[in-house]
Amino acid sequence: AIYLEYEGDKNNNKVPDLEEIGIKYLKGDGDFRSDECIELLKQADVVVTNPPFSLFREYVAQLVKYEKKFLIIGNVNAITYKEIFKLFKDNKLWLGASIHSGDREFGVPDDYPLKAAGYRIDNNGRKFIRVKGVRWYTNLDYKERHEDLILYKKYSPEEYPTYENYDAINVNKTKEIPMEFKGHMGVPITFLDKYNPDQFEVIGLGISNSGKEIGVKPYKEEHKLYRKNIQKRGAVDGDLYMITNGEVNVPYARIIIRNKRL
DNA sequence: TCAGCAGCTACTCCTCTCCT
DNA sequence: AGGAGAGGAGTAGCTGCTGA
Repeated sequence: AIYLEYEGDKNNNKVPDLEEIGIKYLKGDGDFRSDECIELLKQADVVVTNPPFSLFREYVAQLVKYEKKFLIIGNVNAITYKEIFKLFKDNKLWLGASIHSGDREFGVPDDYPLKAAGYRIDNNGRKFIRVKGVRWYTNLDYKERHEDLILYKKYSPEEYPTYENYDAINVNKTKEIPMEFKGHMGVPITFLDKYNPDQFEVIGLGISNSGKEIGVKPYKEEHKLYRKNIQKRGAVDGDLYMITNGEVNVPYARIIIRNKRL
Protein backbone atom coordinates (compact mmCIF):
# COMPACT_ATOMS: atom_id res chain seq x y z
CA ALA A 1 0.00 0.00 0.00
CA ILE A 2 1.12 3.53 -0.73
CA TYR A 3 0.13 7.04 0.15
CA LEU A 4 0.72 10.25 -1.75
CA GLU A 5 2.08 13.46 -0.34
CA TYR A 6 1.66 16.82 -2.04
CA GLU A 7 3.27 19.81 -0.38
CA GLY A 8 2.15 22.46 -2.80
CA ASP A 9 3.03 23.88 -6.19
CA LYS A 10 6.80 24.23 -6.41
CA ASN A 11 7.30 25.05 -10.11
CA ASN A 12 4.43 27.56 -10.15
CA ASN A 13 2.51 25.97 -13.02
CA LYS A 14 -0.58 25.64 -10.81
CA VAL A 15 -0.82 21.89 -11.48
CA PRO A 16 0.18 19.07 -9.09
CA ASP A 17 2.79 17.42 -11.33
CA LEU A 18 3.93 13.81 -10.84
CA GLU A 19 7.34 14.95 -9.59
CA GLU A 20 5.66 17.18 -7.01
CA ILE A 21 3.64 14.27 -5.58
CA GLY A 22 5.79 12.13 -3.37
CA ILE A 23 4.90 8.45 -3.31
CA LYS A 24 5.39 6.97 0.15
CA TYR A 25 5.14 3.32 1.09
CA LEU A 26 3.19 2.03 4.08
CA LYS A 27 4.58 -0.83 6.13
CA GLY A 28 1.26 -2.69 6.22
CA ASP A 29 -1.63 -3.20 3.78
CA GLY A 30 -3.23 0.23 4.31
CA ASP A 31 -6.08 -1.00 6.52
CA PHE A 32 -7.71 2.11 8.03
CA ARG A 33 -7.58 0.45 11.46
CA SER A 34 -3.79 0.01 11.41
CA ASP A 35 -1.61 2.18 13.64
CA GLU A 36 0.20 3.87 10.76
CA CYS A 37 -3.09 4.78 9.05
CA ILE A 38 -4.46 6.16 12.32
CA GLU A 39 -1.33 8.31 12.58
CA LEU A 40 -2.07 9.70 9.10
CA LEU A 41 -5.71 10.24 10.08
CA LYS A 42 -4.66 12.29 13.09
CA GLN A 43 -2.94 14.76 10.74
CA ALA A 44 -6.07 15.27 8.63
CA ASP A 45 -8.28 18.35 8.71
CA VAL A 46 -10.94 16.86 6.44
CA VAL A 47 -11.33 13.25 5.32
CA VAL A 48 -12.82 12.72 1.85
CA THR A 49 -13.08 9.11 0.74
CA ASN A 50 -15.12 6.14 -0.42
CA PRO A 51 -14.74 3.64 2.44
CA PRO A 52 -15.65 -0.06 2.17
CA PHE A 53 -19.44 -0.24 2.58
CA SER A 54 -19.19 -3.42 4.61
CA LEU A 55 -17.05 -1.61 7.22
CA PHE A 56 -19.05 1.62 7.12
CA ARG A 57 -20.06 1.62 10.79
CA GLU A 58 -16.55 0.93 11.95
CA TYR A 59 -15.14 3.59 9.64
CA VAL A 60 -17.57 6.29 10.81
CA ALA A 61 -16.95 5.34 14.45
CA GLN A 62 -13.25 5.96 13.90
CA LEU A 63 -13.87 9.38 12.32
CA VAL A 64 -16.12 10.33 15.25
CA LYS A 65 -13.57 9.07 17.76
CA TYR A 66 -10.83 11.29 16.29
CA GLU A 67 -13.30 14.21 15.87
CA LYS A 68 -12.64 14.65 12.16
CA LYS A 69 -14.57 16.65 9.60
CA PHE A 70 -15.47 14.27 6.80
CA LEU A 71 -17.21 13.78 3.48
CA ILE A 72 -17.57 10.10 2.63
CA ILE A 73 -19.57 7.83 0.33
CA GLY A 74 -22.02 5.29 1.73
CA ASN A 75 -25.19 3.38 0.89
CA VAL A 76 -28.54 5.00 1.73
CA ASN A 77 -29.53 2.00 3.85
CA ALA A 78 -26.68 2.79 6.23
CA ILE A 79 -29.15 5.37 7.65
CA THR A 80 -30.97 2.47 9.28
CA TYR A 81 -27.88 1.16 11.08
CA LYS A 82 -28.49 1.70 14.76
CA GLU A 83 -25.20 3.51 15.42
CA ILE A 84 -25.36 5.62 12.25
CA PHE A 85 -28.96 6.69 12.86
CA LYS A 86 -28.05 7.87 16.34
CA LEU A 87 -25.55 10.30 14.79
CA PHE A 88 -28.28 11.64 12.47
CA LYS A 89 -30.61 12.09 15.44
CA ASP A 90 -27.94 13.92 17.44
CA ASN A 91 -27.10 16.18 14.48
CA LYS A 92 -23.53 14.92 14.35
CA LEU A 93 -23.91 13.56 10.82
CA TRP A 94 -26.14 14.26 7.79
CA LEU A 95 -26.47 13.54 4.10
CA GLY A 96 -24.30 15.74 1.90
CA ALA A 97 -25.20 17.86 -1.09
CA SER A 98 -25.50 16.85 -4.76
CA ILE A 99 -26.42 13.15 -4.58
CA HIS A 100 -30.00 12.56 -3.50
CA SER A 101 -31.22 9.73 -5.65
CA GLY A 102 -30.58 7.21 -8.34
CA ASP A 103 -27.38 5.36 -8.91
CA ARG A 104 -23.81 6.42 -9.49
CA GLU A 105 -21.09 4.95 -11.67
CA PHE A 106 -17.84 3.67 -10.14
CA GLY A 107 -14.69 2.69 -11.99
CA VAL A 108 -13.52 -0.81 -10.99
CA PRO A 109 -10.26 -2.75 -11.58
CA ASP A 110 -9.87 -4.80 -14.77
CA ASP A 111 -10.25 -8.10 -12.90
CA TYR A 112 -13.47 -7.02 -11.17
CA PRO A 113 -16.34 -9.46 -11.92
CA LEU A 114 -19.13 -7.58 -13.71
CA LYS A 115 -22.11 -9.14 -11.96
CA ALA A 116 -23.74 -5.86 -10.92
CA ALA A 117 -27.24 -5.08 -12.21
CA GLY A 118 -25.82 -2.30 -14.38
CA TYR A 119 -22.35 -1.93 -15.83
CA ARG A 120 -20.45 -0.48 -18.78
CA ILE A 121 -17.09 -0.90 -20.48
CA ASP A 122 -15.84 2.25 -22.19
CA ASN A 123 -13.92 2.55 -25.47
CA ASN A 124 -10.61 2.14 -23.64
CA GLY A 125 -11.75 -1.10 -21.99
CA ARG A 126 -12.18 0.43 -18.55
CA LYS A 127 -14.89 -1.18 -16.46
CA PHE A 128 -17.63 0.64 -14.55
CA ILE A 129 -20.48 -0.61 -12.34
CA ARG A 130 -23.60 1.32 -11.42
CA VAL A 131 -24.26 1.29 -7.68
CA LYS A 132 -27.71 2.26 -6.45
CA GLY A 133 -28.59 4.16 -3.32
CA VAL A 134 -25.30 6.07 -3.09
CA ARG A 135 -25.10 9.10 -0.78
CA TRP A 136 -22.57 11.49 0.68
CA TYR A 137 -22.36 11.30 4.46
CA THR A 138 -20.84 14.35 6.08
CA ASN A 139 -20.56 16.65 9.06
CA LEU A 140 -19.73 19.66 6.88
CA ASP A 141 -22.56 22.16 6.73
CA TYR A 142 -24.03 23.43 3.44
CA LYS A 143 -26.74 25.86 2.38
CA GLU A 144 -29.47 23.47 1.18
CA ARG A 145 -29.55 21.79 4.58
CA HIS A 146 -31.19 24.92 5.96
CA GLU A 147 -33.87 25.26 3.31
CA ASP A 148 -37.42 24.27 4.25
CA LEU A 149 -39.18 21.41 2.53
CA ILE A 150 -42.27 22.96 0.92
CA LEU A 151 -45.40 21.20 2.18
CA TYR A 152 -48.73 21.29 0.36
CA LYS A 153 -50.81 18.24 1.35
CA LYS A 154 -53.73 18.41 3.78
CA TYR A 155 -54.05 15.80 6.49
CA SER A 156 -56.88 13.28 6.32
CA PRO A 157 -57.23 10.09 8.41
CA GLU A 158 -58.11 8.12 5.28
CA GLU A 159 -54.91 9.02 3.45
CA TYR A 160 -52.60 8.82 6.47
CA PRO A 161 -53.34 5.70 8.53
CA THR A 162 -52.17 5.47 12.13
CA TYR A 163 -49.80 2.70 13.20
CA GLU A 164 -51.20 -0.11 15.34
CA ASN A 165 -48.23 -0.09 17.70
CA TYR A 166 -47.15 3.57 17.91
CA ASP A 167 -48.98 6.90 18.06
CA ALA A 168 -48.00 8.32 14.67
CA ILE A 169 -49.37 8.54 11.15
CA ASN A 170 -47.77 6.82 8.18
CA VAL A 171 -46.52 8.97 5.30
CA ASN A 172 -45.43 7.05 2.19
CA LYS A 173 -43.77 9.90 0.31
CA THR A 174 -41.59 12.63 1.74
CA LYS A 175 -43.20 15.36 -0.35
CA GLU A 176 -46.65 14.30 0.93
CA ILE A 177 -45.92 15.16 4.56
CA PRO A 178 -49.14 16.94 5.63
CA MET A 179 -48.56 20.63 6.25
CA GLU A 180 -50.67 21.12 9.36
CA PHE A 181 -50.12 17.86 11.25
CA LYS A 182 -48.68 18.48 14.72
CA GLY A 183 -48.15 14.90 15.92
CA HIS A 184 -45.53 12.29 15.15
CA MET A 185 -45.19 11.06 11.57
CA GLY A 186 -43.42 8.06 10.05
CA VAL A 187 -41.62 8.98 6.81
CA PRO A 188 -39.35 7.06 4.37
CA ILE A 189 -35.61 7.15 5.11
CA THR A 190 -35.07 9.28 1.99
CA PHE A 191 -36.67 12.07 4.01
CA LEU A 192 -33.15 12.76 5.23
CA ASP A 193 -32.28 13.98 1.72
CA LYS A 194 -34.58 16.94 2.47
CA TYR A 195 -34.04 17.20 6.20
CA ASN A 196 -33.70 20.70 7.64
CA PRO A 197 -33.09 20.44 11.41
CA ASP A 198 -34.76 23.82 11.93
CA GLN A 199 -37.98 22.56 10.31
CA PHE A 200 -38.28 19.02 11.67
CA GLU A 201 -37.23 17.13 14.76
CA VAL A 202 -36.13 13.51 14.32
CA ILE A 203 -37.71 11.44 17.09
CA GLY A 204 -36.40 8.01 16.20
CA LEU A 205 -36.28 5.08 13.83
CA GLY A 206 -39.28 2.72 13.70
CA ILE A 207 -37.53 -0.60 13.19
CA SER A 208 -36.42 -3.41 15.46
CA ASN A 209 -34.58 -2.42 18.65
CA SER A 210 -34.45 1.26 17.61
CA GLY A 211 -38.24 1.15 17.44
CA LYS A 212 -38.52 -0.40 20.89
CA GLU A 213 -36.35 2.41 22.28
CA ILE A 214 -38.88 5.06 21.28
CA GLY A 215 -41.82 3.00 22.52
CA VAL A 216 -42.98 1.03 19.49
CA LYS A 217 -45.02 -1.76 21.03
CA PRO A 218 -44.76 -5.45 20.09
CA TYR A 219 -47.33 -6.92 17.73
CA LYS A 220 -50.80 -7.16 19.21
CA GLU A 221 -51.86 -10.70 20.13
CA GLU A 222 -54.35 -10.90 17.27
CA HIS A 223 -51.67 -9.83 14.77
CA LYS A 224 -48.95 -12.20 15.91
CA LEU A 225 -50.14 -14.79 13.41
CA TYR A 226 -49.53 -12.25 10.65
CA ARG A 227 -46.19 -11.44 12.17
CA LYS A 228 -45.27 -15.11 11.93
CA ASN A 229 -46.02 -14.98 8.20
CA ILE A 230 -44.40 -11.60 7.73
CA GLN A 231 -41.33 -12.76 9.63
CA LYS A 232 -40.15 -14.41 6.43
CA ARG A 233 -39.71 -10.90 5.05
CA GLY A 234 -37.71 -9.82 8.07
CA ALA A 235 -40.33 -7.99 10.18
CA VAL A 236 -39.63 -8.09 13.92
CA ASP A 237 -40.98 -6.57 17.16
CA GLY A 238 -40.17 -2.87 17.17
CA ASP A 239 -41.12 -2.49 13.49
CA LEU A 240 -44.03 -0.15 12.84
CA TYR A 241 -47.11 -1.70 11.27
CA MET A 242 -50.62 -0.72 10.32
CA ILE A 243 -53.80 -2.36 9.06
CA THR A 244 -54.67 -1.63 5.45
CA ASN A 245 -57.69 -3.34 3.83
CA GLY A 246 -57.93 -5.60 6.86
CA GLU A 247 -54.37 -6.92 6.55
CA VAL A 248 -51.21 -6.31 8.52
CA ASN A 249 -48.96 -4.00 6.54
CA VAL A 250 -45.32 -3.52 7.56
CA PRO A 251 -43.84 -0.60 5.60
CA TYR A 252 -40.15 -0.22 4.83
CA ALA A 253 -38.04 1.46 7.53
CA ARG A 254 -39.71 4.67 8.72
CA ILE A 255 -38.18 7.66 10.50
CA ILE A 256 -40.44 9.23 13.13
CA ILE A 257 -40.42 13.02 12.85
CA ARG A 258 -42.30 16.05 14.19
CA ASN A 259 -42.84 19.45 12.56
CA LYS A 260 -41.10 22.02 14.79
CA ARG A 261 -42.82 25.00 13.19
CA LEU A 262 -46.33 24.04 14.41
C1' DT B 1 -42.28 15.05 -31.24
C1' DC B 2 -40.45 11.25 -29.12
C1' DA B 3 -37.01 7.74 -27.91
C1' DG B 4 -33.43 7.05 -24.82
C1' DC B 5 -31.59 7.47 -20.57
C1' DA B 6 -30.22 9.55 -16.28
C1' DG B 7 -32.26 10.75 -12.20
C1' DC B 8 -36.05 10.34 -8.51
C1' DT B 9 -38.49 7.66 -5.20
C1' DA B 10 -39.81 3.82 -2.72
C1' DC B 11 -38.77 -0.67 -1.35
C1' DT B 12 -36.94 -7.00 -1.39
C1' DC B 13 -35.51 -11.11 -0.15
C1' DC B 14 -31.52 -13.97 0.26
C1' DT B 15 -27.53 -15.20 2.92
C1' DC B 16 -24.91 -15.39 6.81
C1' DT B 17 -24.51 -15.48 11.79
C1' DC B 18 -25.98 -16.13 16.27
C1' DC B 19 -28.61 -18.22 19.74
C1' DT B 20 -31.44 -21.68 21.78
C1' DA C 1 -29.95 -28.46 13.97
C1' DG C 2 -33.08 -25.13 13.05
C1' DG C 3 -35.18 -20.79 13.64
C1' DA C 4 -34.72 -15.90 14.29
C1' DG C 5 -32.14 -11.71 13.61
C1' DA C 6 -29.63 -8.58 10.73
C1' DG C 7 -28.12 -6.36 6.75
C1' DG C 8 -26.86 -5.74 2.00
C1' DA C 9 -20.62 -1.63 -3.49
C1' DG C 10 -29.12 -3.82 -3.60
C1' DT C 11 -33.62 -3.59 -7.04
C1' DA C 12 -37.68 -1.82 -9.63
C1' DG C 13 -40.81 1.33 -11.64
C1' DC C 14 -41.57 5.73 -13.10
C1' DT C 15 -40.64 10.63 -14.55
C1' DG C 16 -38.93 14.20 -16.93
C1' DC C 17 -35.08 16.16 -19.48
C1' DT C 18 -32.44 16.33 -23.75
C1' DG C 19 -31.22 16.25 -28.26
C1' DA C 20 -31.99 14.73 -32.89
